Amino acid sequence: MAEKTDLSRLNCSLAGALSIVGDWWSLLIVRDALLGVQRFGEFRQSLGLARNILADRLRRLVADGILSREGPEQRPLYGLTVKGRALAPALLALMQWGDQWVSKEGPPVVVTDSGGREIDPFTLQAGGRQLGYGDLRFQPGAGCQPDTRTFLAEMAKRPRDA
Amino acid sequence: MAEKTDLSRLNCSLAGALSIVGDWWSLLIVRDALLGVQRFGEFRQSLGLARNILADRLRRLVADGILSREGPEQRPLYGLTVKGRALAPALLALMQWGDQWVSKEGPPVVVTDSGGREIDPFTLQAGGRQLGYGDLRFQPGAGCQPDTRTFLAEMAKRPRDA
DNA sequence: CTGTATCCTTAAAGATACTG
DNA sequence: CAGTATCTTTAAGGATACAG
Repeated sequence: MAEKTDLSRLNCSLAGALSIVGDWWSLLIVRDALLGVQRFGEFRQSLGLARNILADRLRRLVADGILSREGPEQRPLYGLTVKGRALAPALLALMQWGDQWVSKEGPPVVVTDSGGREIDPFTLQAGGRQLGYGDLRFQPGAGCQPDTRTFLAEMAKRPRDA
Repeated sequence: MAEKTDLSRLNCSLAGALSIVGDWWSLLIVRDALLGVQRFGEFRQSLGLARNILADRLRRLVADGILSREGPEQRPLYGLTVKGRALAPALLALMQWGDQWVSKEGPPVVVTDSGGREIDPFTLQAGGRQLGYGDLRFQPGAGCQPDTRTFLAEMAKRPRDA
């Protein structure tokens, strides 16, 4: 979207993820796919976006290995790949946040397991132990650039609240 | 971003969440805030975006109750509110996905607890029990519109794999 | 039904100069 | 330092007609 800055150059996995599914439609398409939507027309009806935009997004998602495109060339079925399904936690975490902090009249959709039990809210844990926000620490990883490294070191010095 | 369609009309908590933090920069700003970034100039240096854009995003995030703006009017400190911190799971889930499926040379940043233990990968659970992708079900919730309800019912009939 | 091709409008983002 | 004001560029998205 008027993307002058290439997010992928930001040395960050979040930016990497956003550069793939960070636009307005991609995650909603994945959500639909998770629901069971498979056809071009169904996505279109569900999301109400223009044909060319949907075509572009589907092409991109297939190219990025998030969707598969199978069946007759003229009437293909789209489905989530393993990589695409792996987006489920991020997607549902975002939904949970929306449920709790944005939706006014109760959640429009409740996500459950096959027995009807609601999906547990995602929480921060490490080694099985529950974490508070103030326990979070950011360390340089294997792919860390020098400037990011000094940046992290600088930030790590700051006192953390809560 | 050329947002012709108002996402908030899509009866979905995901769309609701995306209409607030679904643009290219907002989540990255929240990430920086999570890291400890507090000042206008620091955000600017870290993200490399234009002044006016940053000002706009900060204003929006404050208006949406995600960031607080405190301290001297001329040199304010920005910090995450409770609502803002609540984005951490979604944000980290997205980072984890990026780490696993996008980053090439190892994660640039590793998130740990104060003891240095890595944050556990987010997984689907219900009632404490681990779930597979195929166990997910979507049910109409309290705020569900009639058309969404029929749509969900239609999709629920489909066979689910994996 | 599933796209492609084309045109058009809008607005998001960048750059820069300026102000308190 | 933390913005605001203004200008320009560019691209994303919508609409529609058409094709396989």
